[in-house]
Amino acid sequence: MSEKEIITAPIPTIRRLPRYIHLLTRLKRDNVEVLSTTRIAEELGFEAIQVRKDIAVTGIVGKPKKGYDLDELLNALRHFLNWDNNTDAFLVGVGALGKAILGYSNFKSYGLNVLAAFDSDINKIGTKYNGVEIFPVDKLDDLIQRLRVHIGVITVPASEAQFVADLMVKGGVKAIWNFAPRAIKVPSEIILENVHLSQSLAVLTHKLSQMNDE
Amino acid sequence: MSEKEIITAPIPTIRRLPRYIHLLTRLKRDNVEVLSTTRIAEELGFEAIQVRKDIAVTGIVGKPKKGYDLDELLNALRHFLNWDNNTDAFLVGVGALGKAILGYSNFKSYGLNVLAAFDSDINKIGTKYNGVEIFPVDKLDDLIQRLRVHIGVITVPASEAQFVADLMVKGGVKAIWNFAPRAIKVPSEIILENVHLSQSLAVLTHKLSQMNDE
DNA sequence: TAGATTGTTAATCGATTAACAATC
DNA sequence: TAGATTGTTAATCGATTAACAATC
Repeated sequence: MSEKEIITAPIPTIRRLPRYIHLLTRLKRDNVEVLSTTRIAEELGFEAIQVRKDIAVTGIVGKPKKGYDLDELLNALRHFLNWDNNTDAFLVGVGALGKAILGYSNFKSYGLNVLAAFDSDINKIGTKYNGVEIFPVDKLDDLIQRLRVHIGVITVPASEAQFVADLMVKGGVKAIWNFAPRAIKVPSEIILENVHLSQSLAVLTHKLSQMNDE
Repeated sequence: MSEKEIITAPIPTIRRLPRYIHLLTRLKRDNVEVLSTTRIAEELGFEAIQVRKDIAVTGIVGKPKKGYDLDELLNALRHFLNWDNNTDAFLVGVGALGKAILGYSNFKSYGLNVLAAFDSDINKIGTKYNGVEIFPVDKLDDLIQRLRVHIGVITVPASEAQFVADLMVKGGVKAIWNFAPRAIKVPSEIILENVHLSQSLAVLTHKLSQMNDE
């Protein structure tokens, strides 16, 4: 076959990559220039072989006996996640959750550029939070379309989540990052990532009850 | 061997259980009394066999041809996660993120009882947010010990996360739910669940960049 | 050179999916 | 009864871990 081979990294690997980026960013400040998977594994409590496999998905090559060039590895990791490009995003719902996300200024280094926020509360319209201006929700789909915004972040209450998602899809976003505690339905071509606190809490409470049983 | 067999559910299964609980809670309101895994799978977009396997971890039995008794299944699921018991928790860091979590009133139905919150900002001490009183952080470990609080929720900035975690461990919590964007270290007997937004964002941005490549 | 580390191929482990007898 | 559904055992799939030759 002549088509370019599609390399699909396992989702668990992709979820670990930010850990490496965080570590390398810190080590870079300490002027580390080369480091081995053994060292990375030690720092993060992983197995070296897993680190090696994870890094392999970026296609970067290291130097036997030495390890990887830190800058090169960091760039490769950030490129793999597209964190070396800024992608425009809109955030909808400037309540406590939305403010928490907007306040999370690290997003720039994660390649996310929150262009504007939206809310249905008339008192918030026209004000700014953390430098981001707040617009009325009924402008949402039109502005997504005109500014060709690719990512929509949903931080509204559960009851509004589907309504907002539909507006985002109508406007033409390619991906939705949903923080509302409600499952939403979107067409299959839209990338949907949910952050459901209950999933994480379930693991915690179940483990805790098992521990108490012993 | 005479010891009781230890049944360990897969983590992916545990993370799906809240979805079932949410669905059953909704269907209960519609007066549904019995339902099959086929139906559950349809509603959630899962495969029926997966639902059947997931439900099996609770040990509940259904009725061939009919399905499961809704109340019985709901109770079994909530019991499995220990969501039918209230576990006391302290939350530390009443910034935007902490307020978002405190505002998430669903926690009671998730078996979490946030007894008190803590902050280092002297202006917040003594005030309440969403009915939860705010105490100074230097009271944290003492109060954890005296009230035998089992869960600590960390919503402070990254730079304070390890300090707060250490205080929690000193006080004697059994589990930590960490929302700070920083890896923290705790003794191995402490249950640690991290909610790292960067993990979820990594999956989203990587998929998005792959889509753009096509 | 000797030995640490990479990169690749193989083995293992665990979760998901399939198959099917038992049941009402 | 016929057929839908459960519950269990087996097969498949995918991720992790192990093994080891190649390299500097």
